[in-house]
Amino acid sequence: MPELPEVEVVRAGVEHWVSGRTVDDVAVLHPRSVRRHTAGAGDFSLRLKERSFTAVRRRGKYLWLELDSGDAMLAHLGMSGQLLVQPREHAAERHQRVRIGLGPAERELRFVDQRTFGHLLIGPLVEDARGGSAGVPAVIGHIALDPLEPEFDDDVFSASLRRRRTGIKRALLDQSLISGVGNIYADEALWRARLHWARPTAGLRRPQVSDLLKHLRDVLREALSAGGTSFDSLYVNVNGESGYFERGLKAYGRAGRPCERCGAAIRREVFMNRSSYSCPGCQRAPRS
DNA sequence: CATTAAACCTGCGGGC
DNA sequence: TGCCCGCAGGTTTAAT
Repeated sequence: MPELPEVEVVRAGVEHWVSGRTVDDVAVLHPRSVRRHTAGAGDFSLRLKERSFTAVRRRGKYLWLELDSGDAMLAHLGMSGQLLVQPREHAAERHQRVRIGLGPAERELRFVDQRTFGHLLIGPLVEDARGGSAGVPAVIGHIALDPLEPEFDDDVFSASLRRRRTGIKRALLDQSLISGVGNIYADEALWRARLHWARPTAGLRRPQVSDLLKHLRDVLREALSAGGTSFDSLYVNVNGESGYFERGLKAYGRAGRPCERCGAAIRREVFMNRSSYSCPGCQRAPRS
């Protein structure tokens, strides 16, 4: 569900509530939510207990809470994950999976996840092989820099992109090439750049890649300013509030409605077992 | 190595 | 009313 803007909204909210707090209670209510913490739920809890949160960082769609132990709690929201900060006495959400008490405040951090594609794990921070100044969780070493990180290098990205023998949307969704982009913002950036999702990456010119990156950064920042995109109650910030960028979408979810640029009806096509929305008038399909 | 399809889950809305 | 189908913001794993 959540892509870079939504995860950044969550990160900022989590940072506000957990910084300087000490964990006084942990409850893992569903083992699947910590399945990637290979040492098990008991070890997960043990590594959090009595530890304090020192910072909250993000790369792409991953966020992590640094601990004073040198470890970090990594979180990925998957398709339906939420991190909520609630008063301890607040009723349990239907799909509550993990609960973390924040001492001495009378609040707790809750991981709620309907589809359980998301996960939490505790692991060590290591030097960032991709050039960032801060440490990153060892298990996300395969995740590329995201386009809003200052170290993201447009030239390196352009060269990597053109070495690929695939289509542009598949490449944008590949988190080892560029991170943070999902189905919504890939379609929105491609609409803005007037590129069809199947356009071969190998044939793109450097200026086209630059233009695409500009539009991608624009749409990500605009969505962030609007609090993210919420189609329903599945994406909310830590206070349970929806974002309102849905009104800013030009292609995603607009099948049959007129393109705001040329008036042609936006089309929906199934690609990679998911929907792709584009304008037949201004995003021409490649030959073959 | 690069690339792509399948699997992992729950819930909702539409058609019959 | 109930059942079946398709669909949903994603990633990992396995197969080609």
